[in-house]
This record gives sequence, structure tokens and C-alpha cells, in this order.
Amino acid sequence: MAPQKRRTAFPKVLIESDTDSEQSSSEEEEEEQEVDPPSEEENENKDKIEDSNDAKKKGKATITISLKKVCKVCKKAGHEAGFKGATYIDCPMKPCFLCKMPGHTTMTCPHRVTTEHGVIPAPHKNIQNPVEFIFERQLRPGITSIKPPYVIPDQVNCAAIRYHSRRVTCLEFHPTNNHILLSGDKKGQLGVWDFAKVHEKTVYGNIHSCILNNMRFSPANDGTIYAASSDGTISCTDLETGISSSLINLNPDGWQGPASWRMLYGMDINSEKSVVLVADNFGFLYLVDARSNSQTGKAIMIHKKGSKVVGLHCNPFQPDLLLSCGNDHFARLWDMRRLEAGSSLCNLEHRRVVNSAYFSPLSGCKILTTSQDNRLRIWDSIFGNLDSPSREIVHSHDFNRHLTPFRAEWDPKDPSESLAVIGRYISENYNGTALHPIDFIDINTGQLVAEVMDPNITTITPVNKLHPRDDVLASGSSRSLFIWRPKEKYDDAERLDMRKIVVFGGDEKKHGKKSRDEYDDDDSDDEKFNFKGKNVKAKKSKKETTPYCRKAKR
DNA sequence: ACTGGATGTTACC
DNA sequence: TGGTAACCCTCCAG
Repeated sequence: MAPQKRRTAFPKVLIESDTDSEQSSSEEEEEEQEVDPPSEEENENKDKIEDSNDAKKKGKATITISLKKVCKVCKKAGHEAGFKGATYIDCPMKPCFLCKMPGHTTMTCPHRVTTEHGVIPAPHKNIQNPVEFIFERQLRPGITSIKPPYVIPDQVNCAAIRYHSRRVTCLEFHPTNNHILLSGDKKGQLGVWDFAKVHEKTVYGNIHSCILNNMRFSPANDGTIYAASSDGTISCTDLETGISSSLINLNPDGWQGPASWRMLYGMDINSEKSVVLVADNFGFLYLVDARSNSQTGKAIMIHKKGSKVVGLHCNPFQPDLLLSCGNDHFARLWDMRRLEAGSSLCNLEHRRVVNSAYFSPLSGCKILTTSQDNRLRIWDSIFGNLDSPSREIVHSHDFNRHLTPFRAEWDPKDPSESLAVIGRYISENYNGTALHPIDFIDINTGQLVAEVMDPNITTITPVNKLHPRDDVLASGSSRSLFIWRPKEKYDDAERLDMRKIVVFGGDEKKHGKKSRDEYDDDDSDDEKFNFKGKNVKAKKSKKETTPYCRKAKR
């Protein structure tokens, strides 16, 4: 850094305090703004250094520090945005934080989550192509339209745990063992937790060196998990032994700068073809043969060049159909037999980045997407008209760079394929506490079926997964994991005392200097890694098993 | 009970 | 088209 000259004489400091305006009525204050724009200008610039002409002549500057209260959102005086107790007051100068439309705030938004979400109904579609006709005649009857009553896991009465040292990024239930939950975090750690025996967990710490973005169980072996990471590798880990190998490593030469560092985001497995599909941050799809552990063919550009492909999903019913989504504002439908750049069957347009796109879990006929424009979109039939979504549901799940992106997930048990779960970004004031519920939404009507929360969980819960067989919800909120079950099925005695949240060792505050790597909440998801390239073919993961309760959280 | 810092995406030039 | 400032409900440590 260039050496700086010290001023010989300290400049005159003028402090504009807020006292004047507080003494005057608010009406006066507003008037003052209107008739005297320069003063507003001054208010806008807190700590502004202003050289007066007089001072300039003498070679001294006058520092004007404005202590007048300004809105932290728009920097204008006369109002303030932020929490008043547990209620957040929006800045009236900005468009609605929920639906993004100007003219009102979240409080008065017609889509505000109170009893139901805003639904924008489908444009009337009366064009029926032959495929759609056949679908309606032959396949639709297979999907029950009779909705069984929803069972909502709405109480943390089983287990809560914290062993991740970074925010949770993904969750996966074991395909056969009902009590095993796998979790990945921003640091790349993989947790295996038996939530029936609350204290039993294993954390694999050296499989990946940064964000574990997605994971899937091997369809051939339920003791094996595949994971895609921003370190550019796909790992294949044996859950019993912790032995892990890399299927591919897209950064064999290590860190050569952000322009070349490839990160893996979307991942899924096509069990029919025994192919692991992954996609990277530059728009490319890679196919890896799960038997030979080798890449088949070349990488295919499936999204806009240079854009992240954050989600991949193979159709559960029709294995040749692939769904992808990413930062180019599109979800795209592909035929696996004809995969090449620009050959998508369909492009589902969104107004902003698409966080996730999933086929419905049973029939695979519907598509549910989550976009950064605060809308869930439902396409009712992949055989029908996909030019526009059948419905848009306004829901608060905005991007915040410090959070794992929200993804609406289907309930895999719901035979009517109408229930979805997604965490909510904006809070509500519940008895004086600002809480961020987990929303259960009927995607046919847009109605909010349930909002699930616990007064002890004040953090946002962007990661949620419903159990494939049991009435269980697993959620990841910041660094913690929670297991929810239906209140109605358990009496209060079984309710978990949230003070007994289990926090395992290795996460406890250390005294003295902490290394940057250890504690900074560095969300350096993409560019600023400091790791050397690793190209490990097979390695034994370090097992950190700490079977004791370390601390009771308030 | 504060405050600072980490840093992805977008809008704008 | 590339570079960069701005950015609304975080979260945790100090």
C-alpha cells in the first residue's frame, strides 16, 4: 500500500445530530426534505467528508458527520426499515420484498403469507395435443386425485443435533434404514446420523475440500453414497468403512484461478443406465459410468455458457428424461438418448435464477421449480403445454448469499403429488419472536397447508427433506439438524426439550487465536479457495466420532 | 447489546 | 461485453 501523508492540522468537524429533527415534528421533517434537497443529500451521506470553499483555501477540510437517522435500505431520512421488535418494517421506497411488485410493502402485499399464498392461475389452455390427450386418457387415471389428509411433521420431538461447523447444504435419507440421515455442509463434510439414537453420528471430514452440493445413494448398493462438490470431484463413499474414491476430478492441475476452476453442483443417478450425471458451474453436463468409474463421452453444454447448473433430476418413471436447472433462468428438459448442446426438448423460462427443478416423485408427470424471483412454479404435465407454468405461487425464498439456496421438495409419500415443503425466508412475529417457518404448500391450490416452526429455532431453515416412508421431516438450519414428527402422533411427554440440542465436540469455542480457515463464515463458495488441487484416487476418511453430549444449548 | 465480516448475483455503465 | 458497485429479514464471534 502506498504510504499516506498525515494531515498537519486536523480538519474541522461538524456533527449533525438527530436531536433537531427529533424535536421537530415529523411533518416538519418531511417538509424540510421537500424544500431543501441539499440537506437530504447530506443525510444520505453518513460520514461524508465535505470540503468547504473556505477550508480549501486554507488547505483544511471540514468533515461533516451526519448522525441523523436514515433508512438503512434506501439511505433516505424520514422512515426506517428494520426490525421493530419481532416485526420487520419494510422500506416503503422499495418494491415489495415478497412479490417484488412496487406500490406496497410486505405487510400489505396481497400475496402475504397469512392463510394462503398468492396463486397466479394457469392461463386457460384448451389446446390438447395427441400426446396430452393420451396422457389424460391413459396415464392420468393412475394418479389419484383423491387427496388423503396430509400428515404434517410439525414438532421437533425426536432429535436435534449440531455437528457441522458450517451451514448445512443438503440432506438425504437412507433408502432402507429408516433412522439414518445423511447431511452435507459448506465445508465439504459428510455427516451420517442415526437420529433414533440421537448421539450416534459419524462425520467424514476429508472427502471433499469445499461445499458438498448434492448427494445420492447408489441404486445398486445402499451402503454407498455419491456426492458432488465444488472442489470439482464426485466422491463415492462406503458409509461403513469411510473409504472414499473420486469418480472424476475436474481440477487435476489444482487451483489455476477462478476462470478455470470447475465446480460440481447438480447431480443425479440414472439407475437404468448406471450413470452418474453431474453438472458444473460453466454450464456443462458430465456422464460417468458407475461401473467403470469413468467418464463417458465429452462434456455437453446444457445451460448458457459460463452459468451454473445447480440441479439435475432423472425422471422416476421415464428414465430417458432428464431435467436440469441453473443460473441462466431456465429449467430444461432433455432426452438422454439425444444429449447435445441446444437439443433440449423444452426450456422452462423463469424470471430469475432457478434453485431447483424436480419431477413429481411417483408419476414423474409434473415439474416443480423454485426460482429466486420468489415464486414456485408448477407445470402440471410434461406431456402438455410447457410454454408457461400451470401455476405460480408467490412465496418468500429470496436469495441471500449467506444461506443455502431454498429448494421446494415434493412429499415422496403423497399419492396425489400435491404436497411440497419449503423453508421461508421472511419472518413472522410469533408471540414476540421473529421466526422463519417451514411451509407445507398444496401445489394444486397454492394454499399454505401448514407452517412449521419452533420458538427455539430462530434461524432460517432452507434445507428440508421429507422421509420417503415415515411421517418425518428432516431440516437443516444454519449448522444444525432437526427431526420433526407429527404432533398428533405423540404426546407432549415425548416432545424434545430443545435445551437438550446435542452439540458435539470439535465445534466448541477455542480460546486464543483461531485460524481464519476454522471460524470465518467464509462463504467463498466459488472463487477464493485456498486449497491445493487434490487428486486422490482412494483414501480412507478420517472418522470423527464423538459419542457424548457436549453442551446444552439454551 | 452491539458490530464487523464473509462474498454471490445482478444491474448498470 | 466485461468490470464493478450495490445489495432488505444472515449468523456468529468478539
